[in-house]
Amino acid sequence: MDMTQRLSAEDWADAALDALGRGGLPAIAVEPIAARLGTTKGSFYWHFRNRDALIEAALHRWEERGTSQVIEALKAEEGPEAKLRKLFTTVIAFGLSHRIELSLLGSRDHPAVGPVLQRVAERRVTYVRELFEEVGFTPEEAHHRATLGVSIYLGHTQLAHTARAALPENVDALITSAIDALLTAPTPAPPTPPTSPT
Amino acid sequence: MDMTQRLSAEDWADAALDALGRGGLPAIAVEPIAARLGTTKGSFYWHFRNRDALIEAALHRWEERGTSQVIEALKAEEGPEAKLRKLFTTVIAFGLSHRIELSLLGSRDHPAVGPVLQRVAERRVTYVRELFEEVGFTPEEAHHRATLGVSIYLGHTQLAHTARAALPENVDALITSAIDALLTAPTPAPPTPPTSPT
DNA sequence: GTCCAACCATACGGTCCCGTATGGAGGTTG
DNA sequence: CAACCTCCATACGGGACCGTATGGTTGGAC
Repeated sequence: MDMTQRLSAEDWADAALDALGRGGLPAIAVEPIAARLGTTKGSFYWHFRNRDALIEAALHRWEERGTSQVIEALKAEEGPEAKLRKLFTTVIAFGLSHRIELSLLGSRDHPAVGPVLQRVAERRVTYVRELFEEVGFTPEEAHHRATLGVSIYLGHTQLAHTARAALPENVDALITSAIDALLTAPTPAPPTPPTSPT
Repeated sequence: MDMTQRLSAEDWADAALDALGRGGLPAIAVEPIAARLGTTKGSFYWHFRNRDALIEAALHRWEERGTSQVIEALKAEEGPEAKLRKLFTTVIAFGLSHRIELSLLGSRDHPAVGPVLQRVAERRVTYVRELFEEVGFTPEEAHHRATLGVSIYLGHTQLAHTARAALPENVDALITSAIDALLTAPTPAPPTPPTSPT
């Protein structure tokens, strides 16, 4: 590491985010992180009020990384369909962010964690839904397809982390074909009433 | 509760499973559960060797409930297609089991949790895959569709627990139409080449 | 009734973590 | 150089939980 003796609040937040990825919310503990940073609690309680403040700082950092930065990175793609394909093919390849997300699921009852997970989930569905609307689907159809798409993404991530052996070899092709189906195929038995054109 | 002063190991395992649903793995703690049962640690350490033994007992109970019992309950349905529909429509309606599963995801690094999650996930994919094969799909196609189906199920559950507001109103219809697509529609761009040179 | 085994209550020491109190070390400013 | 402000090390008390030790209670065998 660095021999810089003076630390900043951001250093502590980064270390907390790192610990979150390794051991979940309980791993955001002051004394272990202090030892890992090569310092003591004295440093921490100068920069932060208490442990909860560190938790919120780490969650805030994760929320930024998981939503805004991803959506920002997609602005380079042209057209909603290209964005959708790029989104699902790249986002599946992430690693650390997923570890943190799965860890947070176990602590969703924590008052600071639940709202973050809710905002992230809603932001994802909303964004994907808007893309499907831009493609040309009705709001209801777009909402349904977005829900399915996000569900596939979340479920696949969960499977990859718990039973990678149960996944087929060519997962990328599977995801691609699923996006194809979501983008092109008309719903066989659409739950929306048939009197709605377009 | 009951005024029966004498408890059994099963009582402790049930209480541990209950605690697991409320607070995740860290909630399987001897002293709090003892207080909840109206007894003391003296009772626990008579029936169990230590806390890890209690954790394994609770996980074993959950694994049984989540796999064998569900699959057993489906033997009443006739034909693979009916079983698939029944499976996905009923399994989505569960509640406590899902709470436990999401909590366990955050503790998948625990040596006793990871293998259980892996077995459960593999058993689910394998079973659904067999059903798709019975319907008439090739082993590869069945594997792909099973992976997608289980992913949709897992992802939907995750969304329902973190951002229920982001889900459309008629979720049942959405799930039904998704199963329809998985059962009937031929894959638009099948990832398996016809000549299979890999 | 006696006795023994199953079962439980209580007390204790140990570990890990939180948060506070307090006294520095080290650079900065006048 | 002296006062000062920033940042950190150390020490302390407290709480939660684990596991052990030990004695007490209860119910059935005989």
